Amino acid sequence: MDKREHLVQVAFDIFYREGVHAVGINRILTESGVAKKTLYNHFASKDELVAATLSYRDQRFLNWLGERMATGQAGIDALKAMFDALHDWFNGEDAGQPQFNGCYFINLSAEYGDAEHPLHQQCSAHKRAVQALMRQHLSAWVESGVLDQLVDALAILKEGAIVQAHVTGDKNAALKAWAIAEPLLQAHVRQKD
Amino acid sequence: MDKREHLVQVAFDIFYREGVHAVGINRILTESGVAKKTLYNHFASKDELVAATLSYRDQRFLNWLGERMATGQAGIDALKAMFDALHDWFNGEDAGQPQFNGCYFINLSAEYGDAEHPLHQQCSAHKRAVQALMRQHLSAWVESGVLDQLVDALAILKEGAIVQAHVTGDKNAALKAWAIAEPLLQAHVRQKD
DNA sequence: TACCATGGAGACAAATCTGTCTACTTAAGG
DNA sequence: CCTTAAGTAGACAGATTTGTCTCCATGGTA
Repeated sequence: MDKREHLVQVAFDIFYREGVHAVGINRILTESGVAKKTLYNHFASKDELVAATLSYRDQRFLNWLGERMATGQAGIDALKAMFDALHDWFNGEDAGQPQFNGCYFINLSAEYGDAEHPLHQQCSAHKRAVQALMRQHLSAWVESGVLDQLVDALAILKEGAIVQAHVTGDKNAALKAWAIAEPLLQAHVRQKD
Repeated sequence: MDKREHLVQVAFDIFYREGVHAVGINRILTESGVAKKTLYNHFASKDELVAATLSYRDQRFLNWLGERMATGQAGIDALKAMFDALHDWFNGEDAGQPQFNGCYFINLSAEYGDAEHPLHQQCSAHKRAVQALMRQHLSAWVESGVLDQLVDALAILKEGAIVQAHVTGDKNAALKAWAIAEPLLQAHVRQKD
């Protein structure tokens, strides 16, 4: 078994549920059954472990979302699939996602508020990657002149839904966001050549 | 001078910039020049001080937003004024707001993720209050059947804009959000009797 | 068999955390 | 003038923080 991978998984679970600053290294060690020596053998500091959990989550989330968007759907349907996926995540109906506790990257941006901080920038990079995924699914189906606008709009709606679901507990936020997004997209569907 | 008030102001400034768990009580004491005894004379614990900063920010933010929405505007224009206010906040162009570092309530919800936690619920209550303010400005101007939908939509757009501005640094997010919100509102303006 | 890398368990250092408590000062009001 | 309340300054306790280091066990490989 890969100790490093195990450590990252356990650390992510705990950091995601309870926050980074609220949890000490020792919690992760006892909960993972790994020795402190081993942790500091793989990571130079707690921050490096946190960075690893961000990479781990980044990869897993993009894979998950990519798959949910790709299942037989094309174009605008893929975007609907994205909001459906968010809905399932909020409501604990997708086994591929942990108990919903907001977005890990938004949460970490809150704890590392300084935009210059490496961890904050890692969060920013993740959001850009998700936007790239949306753009990729949209680019062939909408007029290219409005592509950037639509991706920005979808990003705002997606982040807003996540925050609403987490802070106010509105578990239908993803559906509400899609209700706004859909007509926006429909209005700019490219005429099929 | 009111020691309690001063303490809350300084604590809010620091907690907002750096996060709650990342800052110790002693930082607030030295930076405010107040004795530890005095702090614990006013507040039973750090959590109570945090709760006070939430109340303080809740009041200040609602006052600020309410004023920006009320200046001569009516109906839908008041909502445009809201997004303009957010834009100024993001870009440091409103002296009534601190250096933008995201939404204090979203940030605290990230640090206190458990929905049952009193501080989390205080954040949730703030968001409901802001929605009530939006509803109040809208209720006379749109068809009553779609009022709830519109308020939900505006809330999602507002939170989405804040998160985008903070995490990815897109300081124009408020304008983009308004570009989505405006046609939604226009479509449901009540016929003037 | 001998060697060496890896990890387990945890003591330890040095700093920092929250919260309590003592001793002293200051100011207001009867 | 005397009493009382409130604040200052900071020592202190006890827990917890990150990170280092030691000692020992285990397991694969030359």
